[in-house]
Amino acid sequence: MGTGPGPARRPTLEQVAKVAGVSRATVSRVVNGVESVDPGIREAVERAVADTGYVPNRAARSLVTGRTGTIGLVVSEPRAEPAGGPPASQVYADPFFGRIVAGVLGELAPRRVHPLLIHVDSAPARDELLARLGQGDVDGVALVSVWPDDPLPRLLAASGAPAVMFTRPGQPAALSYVDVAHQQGAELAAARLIARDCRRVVAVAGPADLPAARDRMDGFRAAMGRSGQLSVPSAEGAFSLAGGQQAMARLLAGIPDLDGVFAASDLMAQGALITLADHGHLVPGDVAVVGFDDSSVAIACRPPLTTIRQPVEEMAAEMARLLLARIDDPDQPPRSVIFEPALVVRGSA
Amino acid sequence: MGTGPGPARRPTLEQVAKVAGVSRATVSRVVNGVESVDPGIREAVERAVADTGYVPNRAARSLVTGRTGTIGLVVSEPRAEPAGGPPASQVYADPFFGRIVAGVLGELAPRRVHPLLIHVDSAPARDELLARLGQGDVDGVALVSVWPDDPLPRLLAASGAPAVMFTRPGQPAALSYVDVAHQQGAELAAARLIARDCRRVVAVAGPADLPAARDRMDGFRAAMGRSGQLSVPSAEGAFSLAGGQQAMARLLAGIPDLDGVFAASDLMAQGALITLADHGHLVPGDVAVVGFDDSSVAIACRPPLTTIRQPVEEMAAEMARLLLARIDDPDQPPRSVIFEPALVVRGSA
DNA sequence: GTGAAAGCGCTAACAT
DNA sequence: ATGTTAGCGCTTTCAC
Repeated sequence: MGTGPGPARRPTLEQVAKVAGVSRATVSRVVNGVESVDPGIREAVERAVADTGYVPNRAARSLVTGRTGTIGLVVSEPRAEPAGGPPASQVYADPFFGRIVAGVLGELAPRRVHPLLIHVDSAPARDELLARLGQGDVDGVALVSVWPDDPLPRLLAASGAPAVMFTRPGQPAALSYVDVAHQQGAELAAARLIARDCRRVVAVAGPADLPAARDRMDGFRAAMGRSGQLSVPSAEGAFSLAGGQQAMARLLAGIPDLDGVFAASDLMAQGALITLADHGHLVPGDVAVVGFDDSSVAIACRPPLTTIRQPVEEMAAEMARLLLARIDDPDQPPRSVIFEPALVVRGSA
Repeated sequence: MGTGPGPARRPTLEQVAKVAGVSRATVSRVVNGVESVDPGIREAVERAVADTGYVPNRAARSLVTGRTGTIGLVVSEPRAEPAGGPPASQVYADPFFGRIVAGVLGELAPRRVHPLLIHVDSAPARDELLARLGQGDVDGVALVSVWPDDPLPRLLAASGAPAVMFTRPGQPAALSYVDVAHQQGAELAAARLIARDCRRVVAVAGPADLPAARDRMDGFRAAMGRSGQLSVPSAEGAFSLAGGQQAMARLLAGIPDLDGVFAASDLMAQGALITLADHGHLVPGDVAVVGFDDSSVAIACRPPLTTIRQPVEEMAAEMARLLLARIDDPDQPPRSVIFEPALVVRGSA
């Protein structure tokens, strides 16, 4: 058939109304599923819609409703290079990001709302986001921040616009968020190491300024303390393979006969595994290793990583639900949902 | 200060005009950077804009301009579970996805256009996308398809709307796309293996229905043939760790003394490495392994993976540029940009 | 160079 | 239950 020649502008409500022999308002009602429409008329309109291939214009609709059916999925991080550089960051390469996207999408897609990907790495970008939000360009914001001192959570809270976070904000802010019980997860890791009779346990810690990293260490230390190992030597590193490698190397230098390792992330655990192997230590024979996350790298490790599972997809889905609820009723108070971690036993401990 | 009490509706052009003592049209001109405005007036308007905190309403603007400043970043894949299930797929977990996002974002952000994430896994979802596109809800589409028989490329091409793809479409379609020279990359891999004096080389192939996988195999076979090894035993698997493991196991069963492996992706190479280690083969001593992609897993492998680098971020950036160009001038003919792969030597070969 | 006025396509009172 | 009407906030001729 084809769309016919020329510019072929899309049919409007007006045209459909003409074809169906009714008013614009009636077509609008049918399209929006308003009940009080005569079945006969409704059918006629539906036919006209089908015949004309009518599709509502979102811009026009949101101009009047003030809703867009779009939320902002915001990734906030401090700008790496002081000079504005084009390629975006490391964050997107982290398997975490994909899992969050998948979880959010799963919840959003059925409701026909789509996330607008927004990268914020500077004050102007922050202002633009706030502007878009204030002006109704997106209905709300789901924030993933990898920056402990990020001012964005508070700014969002202050703006009063619907906003939720993945992970507790670095600085307290009146925002809903989802998170995992980090301490509890760390306790599971400690219990596993203890059950394996490890006596000289160390920790490969994440950046101390990240709440998640701190919580994991606190929980781990507390649990080890309760079991008799009052001091847990630790080395800090970035949440990355290299970070894990280096921290592990430092630990090994000080305590050559260590026999248990808790790493604050799977990526770090993978790095630790590599360093251990390089130094001739057998895992789990000589030393047991427990990670955190249960990310995709866990099964790629040799041996496969025993780790603490974080239900990222479910958490992201819940974050989406919290946001949607907040959009429907903006006066709802902030709410946080904390998920339970679980021990996943594989080969490394 | 605060925004004041109550609903606090955003200021409109009208209000700014009143404050500046000019007409809406003039404010509009200033806001849109039209040259022909008296410097004095312009300054007054700019002050008024700043004072009122005016931000243009996108919906209103795009209602009249027909532009949204938004593109669709579409991930298309066949629905995994026949029954509509909530959580989205595997695709997002692949490091590839994040790299594409980073590349696209890097190009788009400076131009203040943001990608709307759209997941398409069914005919209705496809229809909705086409509808949104036709009606101008997004200015164009960047498509990442992981489905050889995907009808979407052709539908997009037929719709006439601006659309570009990452990777050549599975079935020919009049669409711009970016890709890497798969065959050339495979030749690089072959050359490396040959240079290392491998005599019994095998291939861990990706799904034969994917053009990329096929191209890589074709290129590899051709290059090996030119060097004297006329037949290259191969085993097919999914583009995943498990796929690589299994394919490698099958190969090893048939040819226990193989001494060179070309894997069609880094993830598969990682799997192959695991299987080789399990069978007691030393890499690169007993057998040399070359991967493809240079993804983040390459450096996590033991030994680190020698691989063929695919400049994914740059490719994604170019895809974004192609799309933007096409949006600016819809009559441009489709164009493809093929990137050069490069050999990255690490420990595995 | 600037303003007046006409819509873009839609929804939501209000009237009928 | 349906139609009429008045905008939502903006850009864009068209006069001046």
